[in-house]
Amino acid sequence: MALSHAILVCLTERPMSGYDLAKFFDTSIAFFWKATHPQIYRELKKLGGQGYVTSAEEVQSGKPNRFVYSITDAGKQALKDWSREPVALPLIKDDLLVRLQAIEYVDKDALREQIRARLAAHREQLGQYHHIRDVRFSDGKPAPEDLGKLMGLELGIQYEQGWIAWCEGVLQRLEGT
Amino acid sequence: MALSHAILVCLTERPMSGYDLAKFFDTSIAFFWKATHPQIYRELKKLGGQGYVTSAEEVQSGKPNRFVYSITDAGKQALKDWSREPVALPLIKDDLLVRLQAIEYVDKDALREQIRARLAAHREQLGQYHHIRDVRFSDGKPAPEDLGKLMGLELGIQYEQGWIAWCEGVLQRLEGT
DNA sequence: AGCATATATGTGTCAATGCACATATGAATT
DNA sequence: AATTCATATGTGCATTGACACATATATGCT
Repeated sequence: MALSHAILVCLTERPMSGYDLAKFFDTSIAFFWKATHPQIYRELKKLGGQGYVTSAEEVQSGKPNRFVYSITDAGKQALKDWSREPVALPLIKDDLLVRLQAIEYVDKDALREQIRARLAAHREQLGQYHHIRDVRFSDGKPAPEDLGKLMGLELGIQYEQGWIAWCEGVLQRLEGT
Repeated sequence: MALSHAILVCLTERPMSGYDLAKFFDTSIAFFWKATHPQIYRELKKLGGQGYVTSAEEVQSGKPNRFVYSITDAGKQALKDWSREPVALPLIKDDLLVRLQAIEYVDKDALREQIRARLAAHREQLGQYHHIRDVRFSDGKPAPEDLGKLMGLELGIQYEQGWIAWCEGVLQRLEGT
């Protein structure tokens, strides 16, 4: 169970509603985890039951009321306990690479198109990372609490650059085959 | 549903039993997908029901009999159909990166230790990839049916090298914090 | 004699995930 | 006037995945 911890991590940044969290998971720092809103709402209730978060109803006019969740001291302790558990190696799990293994059995035109689309997606993602880095970490020395976020961002940048280079090479070698 | 396709891809290489497939998924080319043996056995039965694989019982003395599965023409067609479907962007989904986001709330000694362990794991994996490349693709020009496997391998090598460099940089910056 | 290991195939179960659907409101667009 | 969009929260269901447990046999180790 790691979604619960990912949510707790998000809530260390600031209190958020389920709706906020869903957007946060969609766009922001959480490139390395994803969740749909039903998952998040369910998980928030579970976390509330465990005492790791508290919720406060925020009355709004015009829009439906929000339930804003904050991490509790018990939640922070749970994060620290979790942080001592060993982490698993993430695996790649990519349809594209599976298809490449059976290159003689797939539709090569479709494959080339998929790689081109993938390349575009990685370039787009890289652009987003660069943008975040520029607006958030433009000055040389990040605050200590931001260091981890910067390093995560740097991993993302390197990761996308690696994929981009690989896609370009693959496309060249697939030309005319 | 992609495990079924990953299995079909494996069976294009050679007919295999469930046991073989489980080992294949554990060690060999399938770095980018994983499956446990109960999953594989169940999936094989489903694939048999769909007519995508056929099984032949192989009588063995001493050991239990094996059921060796082969991909059928219908299975090859299913692979081709699947290869035309768009692929999703894989996401990273890494506990370690989640923890980095909340660096002020985690146990830093544990984190450093986890990164060191991760670094060792990536080096180990890189060694395996290099080994496979050397024994299987030592001569310059791979056969057309192996080109995809080589490119997958190259992605794996680049991927591991990227992680290794990142881990080393992170460990340096985390020293003394 | 007992135990671990490798081969080989399964069942049963629960957690995690994903996706469609459901509901409510106000603002902006067509 | 009708539709779409953004805000906001949920339920229900099917699939996927992970993991413990179950069974059977032969070999090799202690």
